[in-house]
Amino acid sequence: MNNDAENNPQPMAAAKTEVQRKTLDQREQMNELMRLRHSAAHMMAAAVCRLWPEARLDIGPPTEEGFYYDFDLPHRFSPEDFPRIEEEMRKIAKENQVFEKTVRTREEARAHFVAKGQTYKLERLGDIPEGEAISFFQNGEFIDLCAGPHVMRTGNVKAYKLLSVASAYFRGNEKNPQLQRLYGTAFRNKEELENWVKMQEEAKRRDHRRIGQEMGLFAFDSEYVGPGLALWLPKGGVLVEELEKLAKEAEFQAGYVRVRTPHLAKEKMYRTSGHLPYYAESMFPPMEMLEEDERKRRDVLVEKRADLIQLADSLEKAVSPNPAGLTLEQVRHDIAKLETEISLFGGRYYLKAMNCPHHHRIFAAEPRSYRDLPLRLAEYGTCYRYEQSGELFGLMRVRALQMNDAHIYCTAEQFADEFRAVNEMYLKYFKIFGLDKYQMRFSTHDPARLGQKFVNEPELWLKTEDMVRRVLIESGINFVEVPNEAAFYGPKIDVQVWSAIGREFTIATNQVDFAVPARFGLAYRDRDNTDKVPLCIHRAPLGTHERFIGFLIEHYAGNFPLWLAPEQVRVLTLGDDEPLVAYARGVVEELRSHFVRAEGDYTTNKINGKVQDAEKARVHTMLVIGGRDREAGAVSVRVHGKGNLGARPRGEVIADLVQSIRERRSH
RNA sequence: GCCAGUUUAGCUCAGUGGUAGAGCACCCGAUUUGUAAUCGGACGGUCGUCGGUUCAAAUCCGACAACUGGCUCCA
Repeated sequence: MNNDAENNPQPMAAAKTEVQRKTLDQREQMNELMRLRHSAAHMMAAAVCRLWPEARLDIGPPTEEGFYYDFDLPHRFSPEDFPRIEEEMRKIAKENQVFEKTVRTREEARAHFVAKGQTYKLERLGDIPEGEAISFFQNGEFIDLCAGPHVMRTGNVKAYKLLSVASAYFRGNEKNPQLQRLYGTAFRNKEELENWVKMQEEAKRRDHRRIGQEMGLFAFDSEYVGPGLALWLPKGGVLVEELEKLAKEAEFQAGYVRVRTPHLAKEKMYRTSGHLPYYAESMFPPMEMLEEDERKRRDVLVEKRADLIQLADSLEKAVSPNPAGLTLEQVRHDIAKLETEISLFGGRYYLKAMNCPHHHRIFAAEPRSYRDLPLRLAEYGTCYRYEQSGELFGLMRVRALQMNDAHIYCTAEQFADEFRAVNEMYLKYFKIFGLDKYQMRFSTHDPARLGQKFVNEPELWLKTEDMVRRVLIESGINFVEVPNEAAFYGPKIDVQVWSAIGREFTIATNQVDFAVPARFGLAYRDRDNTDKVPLCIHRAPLGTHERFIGFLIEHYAGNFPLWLAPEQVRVLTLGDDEPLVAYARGVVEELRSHFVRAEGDYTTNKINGKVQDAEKARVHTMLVIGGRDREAGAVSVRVHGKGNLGARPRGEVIADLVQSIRERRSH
């Protein structure tokens, strides 16, 4: 698994503009709520301009959740400003201003913004293609470049609320200045707004960080272990183990073989794979094993290489005269020679950020025949990625992660079948977890630059993408195609899911790689007695333990199905009479003999209290045992969230529990 | 990494310059109970860390760290 970390701002910027234009087109069909929110954004901007006339404005669109507006001003917004701004908005609503549309010429618009010193607006003006109408909307004294549409009057905006202040780079580019973004939301009426606020609170209760804390699933110890390095507590460890068990069974049945690889590798590994130039920033810094003098000698070579790479760059662009009279080929040759010399030093190890290179070396460890293919190497590999501090987010973005990884080495003929089987595995998992809302993002090459930005195999790109597309359609999979977001070595499929609280996740990735195996010199001997390079499919249907479990926690709100529940059964006695406790212990032991995670609560506490404890701990099944049950050889079943289901024979209940676990039933 | 906010007991939170608090959890004792809180007691904090201002700092100022909301990036 891997990422395309290509550092090329140009196509990115173009892509962004594309997205923004799309939203402009969509404004034509903007529904009532969006119009309302868009108008609320204008009112908020108007309010801000009344309070801070020096504010420079960027844009303020509606969003799924509400709206925002970006400002540049010396005053730093804080939540303490919200009441003042809302008060001003209230006045604007009371004034019941009309939203009035006017069309201006480009020159008029430019003059308007120059006069007002609205530099961001001037840039936005430049985005509007020649020939397209330049429209303004005015309410009261506030006038804004805007395609609309709006509600009729400010008085129509009745229920709104400022939510947060954040920052955002102008045009989303980190090289641009940072603006202050005010987020708010608006609804048709107060009741809908209140409902939304309540739903936000519910979402907070489902947050995996909160439930993880409550249930004792995982912890972070930033002081001693480090930020972004999760500790799995015993109950969270159960989830990890259960997922691995599921993956191992599914992969065994699908013909995978399991391998194990170390957590680090020499620099040469990531130079060869091609990751280092793209990816070094998100890897932990290397461990130096060289002696001082060796290191110095190597650093000299490294410096020389850096100079040569720069020279090659300028030769390529032909921007500077060539002082030494060297050709590009000569320089490249020298770089390659230096690479070899540098790698001979060894002594520099990286924690692995991906498992593929290790698996490639396993492929290379033995001679391979076409009869060995497809070879499916699977491993729950642990990877380390030095994510920027601001990117860390609970279990969803961490620095140490365990991936449901596998690499399938196959021939071009086998590709479609293999790829189809991978998809089937995804669907199988979705069914087990009751995931009906998912979407696959099929990322393909940049149509304008086939074979330039990416690995230069135009025919292979088109052929593979076509195969992938065909299989996706045949399998009836819900997907969208996104050009220009492929990995550098092949097309990729990201699986997106939505948690119950509406948070979107890229939960898994699936990539086709027809480049890296060649870089490692991987080959198999074909029927015709020639060596051929295999294709490689990277796949990780269960993503990483961290993110997948983070998702599952929110998906189930911590109420896991029986097979996953950290504590599956708790036996509660009515009192601590000796014969009663002995019977209850017998039930726990019998359950454990079937590998059911069962605990007993034999204290003298009231049954209400014990039930409450178990419910709060989200124990899946509670078995209440009193004198009546013991005499009848029964247990009273209570299921978390479902209440008391009544007494049933002990053996029957245990058999049902075991069966539900074995089948991984989804409730 | 950038902008802003937050950091007080295991958890949730009060405490705006003058002797650190509550509820829950943990621990101890009593309670012998039929499906979401039985009663009582004890324990627990260098107020994120370091520095500064002050007679006096949880409280004001600064640096750093972590976390949160965003931006950028992403499994």
